[in-house]
Amino acid sequence: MNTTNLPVVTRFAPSPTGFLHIGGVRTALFAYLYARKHNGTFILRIEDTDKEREVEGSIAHIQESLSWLGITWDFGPENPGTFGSCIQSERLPLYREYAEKLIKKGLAYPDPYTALEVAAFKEVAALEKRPFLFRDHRPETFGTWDGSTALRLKVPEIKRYTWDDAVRGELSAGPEMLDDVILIKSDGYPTYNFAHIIDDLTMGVTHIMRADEFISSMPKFLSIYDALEIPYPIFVTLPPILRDDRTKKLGKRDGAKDILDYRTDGYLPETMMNFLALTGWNPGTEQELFSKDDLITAFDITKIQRAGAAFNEEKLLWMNKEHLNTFNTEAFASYIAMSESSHLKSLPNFTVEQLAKAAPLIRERIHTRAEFIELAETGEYDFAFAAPQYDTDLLQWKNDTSPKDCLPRLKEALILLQNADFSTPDSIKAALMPYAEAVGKGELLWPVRIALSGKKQSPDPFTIANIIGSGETLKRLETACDKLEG
RNA sequence: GGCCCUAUCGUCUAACGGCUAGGACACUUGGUUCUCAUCCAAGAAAUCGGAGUUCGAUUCUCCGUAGGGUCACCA
Repeated sequence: MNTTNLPVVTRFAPSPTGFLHIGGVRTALFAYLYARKHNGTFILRIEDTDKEREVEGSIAHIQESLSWLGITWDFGPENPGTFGSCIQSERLPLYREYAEKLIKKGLAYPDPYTALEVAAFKEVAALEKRPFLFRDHRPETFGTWDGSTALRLKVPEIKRYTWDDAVRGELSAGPEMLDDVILIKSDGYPTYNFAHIIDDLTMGVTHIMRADEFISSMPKFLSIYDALEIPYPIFVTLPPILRDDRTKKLGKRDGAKDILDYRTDGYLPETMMNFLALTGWNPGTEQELFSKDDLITAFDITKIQRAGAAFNEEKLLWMNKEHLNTFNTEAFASYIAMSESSHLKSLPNFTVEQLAKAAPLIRERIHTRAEFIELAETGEYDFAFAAPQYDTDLLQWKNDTSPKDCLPRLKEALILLQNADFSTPDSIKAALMPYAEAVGKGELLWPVRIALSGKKQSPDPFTIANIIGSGETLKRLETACDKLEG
């Protein structure tokens, strides 16, 4: 049996044990893209069968993360449709129903041992340096299961399993990976091994996307499919995401960040979706910048990579700038305005309007909002909002001149700008350039720029003048003249 | 340790068994520019090692090496 011709159904099935990191989001994204590409269905299912590890508020946090990225689901915790529920803890009778089927077939049995006894078996196995397999201790006759003990699978056939993976091709694993796994725990909750298979079956899931850490568990899963006599879905193994130094798989313990931390740092959801799509997949063309629609169109399972991908933060920065470049001035200004103003000591009372004017000089200098905050705190943008403080020595363009030499230049600039058109940087440039060319560009432009910015290194004077306006520009030039004369 | 997966510039990657191994990030140099940033152009930079199959191997096979994963009443 195969599921190739059925309408595509994919799912993302996180456990609510905390935040979502990039690995989890990437898995969600691939499942989402594939479903959308084929006009299929994408389900968000919560796998909360381990009450010990559950973290309060995780479900809402996960949903917020996906929503931020623009990943939408057709069925989920609050809209389960005909599934009844997309939360596993609310589907317990279903798992029990399938468990009963297996018991009837003689393919499931209650675990007759105490935890202590099993621990002892393991110890002996370790001492004898052989792998522990529960099936070596399988009782000869099965008792009746009253639900107070764990229910185990009786592996239908001990054999080497070979299966097809849409990314990796033919995979196989030996019988040493097969065991009488627990289906239902003694607390009444199913294990992941069992629950996900029942859910995928009853939800009609056609493609299972998951990271390659599950490859070694495949024989266990397949033996359950076989015991239930149900068809396999299509397995799509995603490559691991490695740490920046490539030494280890990226996990929560190794500094993998909450995806929402990237939002705080000023990464755009478009950037994250674009970048995550490219970690472990590429279209085989030279295109690197994608919108969501581009991705849905281009996404293709056969182009998913096999090798692990390191998460390259430098390239992520570059990509964020690229996406930021598609913003118009207003959009960029409100993006910047989302900075917490308490962090911006040097920019008191800035408004979106002011930021919108300053946007041209801000946007070319930053990759993220976090960088804006950093630069703003060091005073990088002060001149855009208030008259600068500076030493008059700074006004001199060359070492062999005196600061006072530039006084006539500033006075002339003052006259030229008196009635100049301040509507664009270019119109201001037009007013100054003929004179600048005549006396030497640096001779005029350097002191004018210093008068406006107070900084050795800054954006050009025309842009600054345009941002601060005619009145403020003339005022700063007068101040510079006063300083030199005084 | 057993089993499994993976291996191309520093990094992310492309290349039905067939051009000079392509692109991007980062880097270096040059250009534009009064300065910085931006922008533009150029440059340097890779097939893990060894066998085999083949007219021909980055690509297929085997061995080795390295990295990763997994061996739960976690998912």
